[in-house]
Amino acid sequence: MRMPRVVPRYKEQAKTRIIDAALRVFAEKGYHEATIADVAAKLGVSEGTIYLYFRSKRELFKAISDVGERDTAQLLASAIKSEDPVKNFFDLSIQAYEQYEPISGLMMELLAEASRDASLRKIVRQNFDTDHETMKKFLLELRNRKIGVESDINRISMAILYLFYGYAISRLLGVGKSEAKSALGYAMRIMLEGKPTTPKSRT
Amino acid sequence: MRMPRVVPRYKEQAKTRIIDAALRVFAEKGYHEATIADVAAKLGVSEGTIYLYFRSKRELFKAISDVGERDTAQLLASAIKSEDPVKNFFDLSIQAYEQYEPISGLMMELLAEASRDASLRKIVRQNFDTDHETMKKFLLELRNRKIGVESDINRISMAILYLFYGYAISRLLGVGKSEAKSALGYAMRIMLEGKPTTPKSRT
Amino acid sequence: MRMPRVVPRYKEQAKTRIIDAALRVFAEKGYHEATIADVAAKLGVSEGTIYLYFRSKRELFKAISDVGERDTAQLLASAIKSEDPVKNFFDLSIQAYEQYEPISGLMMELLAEASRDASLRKIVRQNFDTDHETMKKFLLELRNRKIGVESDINRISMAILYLFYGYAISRLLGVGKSEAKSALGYAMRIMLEGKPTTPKSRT
Amino acid sequence: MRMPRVVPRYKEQAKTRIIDAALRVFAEKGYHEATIADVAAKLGVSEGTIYLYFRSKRELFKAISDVGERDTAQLLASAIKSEDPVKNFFDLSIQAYEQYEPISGLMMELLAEASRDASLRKIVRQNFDTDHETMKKFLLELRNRKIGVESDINRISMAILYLFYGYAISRLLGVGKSEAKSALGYAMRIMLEGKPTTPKSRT
DNA sequence: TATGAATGAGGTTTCATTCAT
DNA sequence: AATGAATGAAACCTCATTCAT
Repeated sequence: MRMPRVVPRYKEQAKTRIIDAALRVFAEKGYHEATIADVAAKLGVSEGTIYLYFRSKRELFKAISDVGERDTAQLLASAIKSEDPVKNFFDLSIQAYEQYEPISGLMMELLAEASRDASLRKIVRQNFDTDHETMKKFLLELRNRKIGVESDINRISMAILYLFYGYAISRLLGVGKSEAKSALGYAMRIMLEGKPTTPKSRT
Repeated sequence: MRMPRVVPRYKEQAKTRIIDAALRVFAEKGYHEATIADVAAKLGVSEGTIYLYFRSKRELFKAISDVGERDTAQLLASAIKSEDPVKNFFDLSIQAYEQYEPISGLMMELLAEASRDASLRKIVRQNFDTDHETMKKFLLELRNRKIGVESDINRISMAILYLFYGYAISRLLGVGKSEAKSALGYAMRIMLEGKPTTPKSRT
Repeated sequence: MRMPRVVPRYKEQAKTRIIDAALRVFAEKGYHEATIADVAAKLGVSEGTIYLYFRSKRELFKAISDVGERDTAQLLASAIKSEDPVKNFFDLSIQAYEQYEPISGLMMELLAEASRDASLRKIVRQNFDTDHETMKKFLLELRNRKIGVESDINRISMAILYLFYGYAISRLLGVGKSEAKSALGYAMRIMLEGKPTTPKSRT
Repeated sequence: MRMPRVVPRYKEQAKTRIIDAALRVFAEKGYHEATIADVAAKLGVSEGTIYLYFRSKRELFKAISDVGERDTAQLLASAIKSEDPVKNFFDLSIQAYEQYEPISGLMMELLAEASRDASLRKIVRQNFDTDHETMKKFLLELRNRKIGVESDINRISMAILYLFYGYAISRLLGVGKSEAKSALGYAMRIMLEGKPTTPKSRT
């Protein structure tokens, strides 16, 4: 009962497909709860096949971490390239993060593992740094266009990343999307343009 | 090699001690990597004993989550109670979070689990909400003292929580404490006092 | 469906029983072919139980090696203690080795593993050395009683051990017991008493 | 990365090459530890290719056993053909066995398997018998030349084989080559020439 | 209440073998 | 004839949980 070849031609394609399936399975069940059998089943492939491409479950996890996050950077970058930066930045960022919402649990798991596994931490940190760099470039561009951000770009950049992490967590905890988005947008505007001129509401 | 009874009299005391030990073990090894035997060993108690007080490993995990976070709220509250709020707020907050740094990995694990387990999510969410409330009260007090925060307290409060989560994550990823603290403090000042009057540095 | 305790009282007893069962199973199926499940089944115990007493299958193998061989030395020693040494030596030695005949295959496996695993080699070597020492003591006693062995005790001792190994191998290969015994006895007599006075047969 | 075809023309050649590679791999890693992939890699051939020439890993093992040992007999025979038999016998024998030292572990594995597998046992036994015959012929020749060996050729022959096996085992266990050789040579001289006239040393 | 030996389900991983290309 | 991706059966091992003492 042979299954269709996982790799029609390129080993890389096979890896990509496995990573893709694993991402879904891990996101759904959690890395620890999910089994290699789950991943294999999702792909319609035998368990042994996974091991043709990844040395271990953990290695697969790392591969996911790498690819998954790299995507983030790309999306962020593309968001920034938009014509009207200030206006688009928030929407596009939110949009970008939106697709990671289903895997936010997995991201937390990744961070948890990263806190104890140096090699994993290195991967995640690199993605963090890349995001940071991307963000800084964007802020620099904003400043060049005299749109704002007179202040410390390095710190503002990192703080915005912080906000995104916090946003993701609040969403994961069930905070309503509009409430979370509102807080995120509000804070980001302050970060970029200075203190708000007109407070929207008072609690 | 008899160890002293875990609970001489009060079941609650026993539970507390187990939770305490479990917190340490889980923080060190991670929830999934740590075993009940590890917890029992840390406490100098047999494995069976754990099950006298907690139905399952997961139940113990939930108990930790609850207690652990409640603590956070208390610390945040006490920080806020300090005399000179604005000045002390940041330092005290940092200080408060400092003690959670060793368990930041566990916190991520908790969030990961919370994303898939409604009952756990409820617990964590409650702590989040508590923190949020505490923060809002503090901001309100600030406003009453005319110290700033003219703006939307609800959103500012949540955004500050976001910043803390981001800060914890960046720290977990190995970002230097001074750099992370600097970004956090900078952003918080902006959030509380509006746009910075004098940018410290420009990148 | 609890099984009767493997360890009535002493952990050492449990280990001994497991080793005993493992010895039989390994001897019958071979170390590599035998499974932990086999050993557990032979003992009427669950697989997990084995791991309460031995870290791994290999560790169990080592334990067997140790105990198994130590026995050999004891038997050899007791054989030597007999009143009429020369007469009894051969018979007792054969007798001693007889009980190892069912596990001679396992002994070969042990030697095979020892050739590649230093820690195992150390164990087996120690047993070899012990046998060697025992043999030398015996030869020395013989000399003291003027029974023979004028010659180099060290080398004779080792050579006799060689003969035993060869004997075991020939038996394992299906050489008839009488033929093998005859060759062994004949050679031993020569080693101990010098060249034979009357050749038994000529081929 | 095409490798040259294993068998340009003669299936036997291909088999021989595979056997040769397998011998090396099995000797290095052990039969059970070595994988078919290892053998294929050593040969620069795909795994499937092995199965074109051997039905199974075990079949390959048997083939090795056969060839490997046949070699031994040849070497022994050639050693015996030398001009000055007595003098050269020992040296040549040692020399012959020397090349098997790297595979002595494998030989033990072979014996272990032979003890449980009749078909394998038959092969190894045949080699044993062949060696035995060769040895007897040599002894007979010695007697014809009045060089010694008045005694029972059959038993002496087998005993000498025993000694070699024991020698191989002692070497495998790490006994020094000079010590082992000394014991072997000493014993062989006794076997061939009767009791030693002048003991070298006394322990 | 406490113990800890025992369980046994289940997961990861390996690898001999097959077969479509 | 050769390939090597895929298979899938096993095996080792772990550990949460139970329960007789």
